[in-house]
Amino acid sequence: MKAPAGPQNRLLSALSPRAFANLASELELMELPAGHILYEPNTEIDFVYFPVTAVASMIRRMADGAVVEVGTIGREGVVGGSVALGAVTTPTQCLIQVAGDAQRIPAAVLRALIAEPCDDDGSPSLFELLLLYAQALFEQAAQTAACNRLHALETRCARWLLMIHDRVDGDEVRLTQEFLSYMLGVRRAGVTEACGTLMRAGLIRYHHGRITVSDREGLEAAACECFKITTAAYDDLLRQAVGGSVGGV
Amino acid sequence: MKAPAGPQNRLLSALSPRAFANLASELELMELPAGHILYEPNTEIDFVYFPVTAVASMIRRMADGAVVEVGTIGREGVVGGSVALGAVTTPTQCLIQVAGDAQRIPAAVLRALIAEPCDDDGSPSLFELLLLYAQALFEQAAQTAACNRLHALETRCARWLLMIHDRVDGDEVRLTQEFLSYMLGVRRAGVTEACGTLMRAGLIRYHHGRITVSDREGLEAAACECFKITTAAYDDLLRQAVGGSVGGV
DNA sequence: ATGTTTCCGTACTGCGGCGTACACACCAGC
DNA sequence: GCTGGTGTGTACGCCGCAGTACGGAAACAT
Repeated sequence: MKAPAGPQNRLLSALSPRAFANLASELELMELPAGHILYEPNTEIDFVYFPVTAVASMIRRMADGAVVEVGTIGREGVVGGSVALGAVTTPTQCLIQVAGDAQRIPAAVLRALIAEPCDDDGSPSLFELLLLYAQALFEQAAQTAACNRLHALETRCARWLLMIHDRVDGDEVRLTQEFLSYMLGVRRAGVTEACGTLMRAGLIRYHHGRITVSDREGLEAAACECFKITTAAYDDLLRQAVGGSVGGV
Repeated sequence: MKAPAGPQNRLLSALSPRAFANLASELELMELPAGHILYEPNTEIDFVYFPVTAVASMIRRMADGAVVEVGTIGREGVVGGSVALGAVTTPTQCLIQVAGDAQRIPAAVLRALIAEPCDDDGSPSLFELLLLYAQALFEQAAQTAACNRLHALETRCARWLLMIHDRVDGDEVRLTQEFLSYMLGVRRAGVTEACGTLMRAGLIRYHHGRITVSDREGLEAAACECFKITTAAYDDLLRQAVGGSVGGV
């Protein structure tokens, strides 16, 4: 038995074929539209999502309505994996920022699956992967905390575009500057200025809700160190589990 | 058998007497001086610390040397608990911000202990507690990310003082404004202004490296919502595990 | 007592991002 | 075609904090 061909969530790909087969019948492939809300803050986590082509955001909404993203999750991770830690709710709101596919599983089913003893065959168990990714998400949030305090808008903007670029196929992504301004927690006008600079430098192009990365290396140079740090932290963690076979972001 | 009298780490207190006894012989009580570095970034986590009267900080150090705190850990938590998630290193530096006692255990010993099957007697296992606290730390980092982006220095300063106040005995704590400025990721002069306002409002007093909370309620009113959110998130998580017997922060 | 170090108050310029506002450009629908 | 909605460019005053600098006061050492 073999994992299905084509694009796949990277955590699921890291499972042994048997562990994946054990899970597969419970997974439901969903198409998720942009803006779709996966969890409202402080409500029960009912489903756990393994993005494939979709990209999700974890955001914090303040009392005054202001919003900031605290984590980005694509096919390298899992949304709602904190159920593996024993959480049933979270103050963090999750929504889809780039439309696409994801595989989902009821939280209760997942809880039962990870409680089962696993037949160790060298591949990491689902539970182990969920725990490692929880740590990766912490590192991402921690880096974002520092980045939000210390780095300028333009470099954060570049970092964010790179994070999305790593999680989608191709160089173009549907994304308005206004949406970006919510994620970064700044004014829309501020994003226009920052993106304008990046565009004049030839690093990106955009056109009515579509942003294209045209110079990936240049964009990496324009981004703050936080991009590389979180990417490296993820790679380091997952390498421990699978001996490097996951790779990339 | 009974947990030792007097002050104790709250996670350890939440263990069943038997589980604690199983652990106790491996715990070493340490006195940790202010400024002591527990882990350098990206080096192996050799010991795991359960603070009792000490308070630790998780900080990020940027390439240019700038520093920000991303998490505060006192007797309600554990430093290095990410070993339970399978991490062996972390880009986060940890240091002691308020001198005091902590119980420590070699990481390898802890790893072995949590791998053992636990005799379930209603109390949460050590492993369960470590996972839940990992989630609490994530929530703290996520809230800090949002707070750093959206809230003014004075309210963040008040929040930080409250977090410390919850983790120490008494109302006075040894703390210079310069140290506070590192934690908040701002200028020292900025902290002087913010603290000056809080002092003139009668909420705190300070005197050469000693800050005293003189109006706890007033300080809560002056702090941003983030304080209550992280406190509530911790309480919610731990309540799941122990039915509310942990309480407080 | 005296010097030294640590810690705190304050002042000044400069800039990044805020809040707001308005106009233009592209797109979809009728 | 025209119209309305959505997305983008730009401008202006304002403010919080950066960067820096210097003086003074409390604590400590000798």
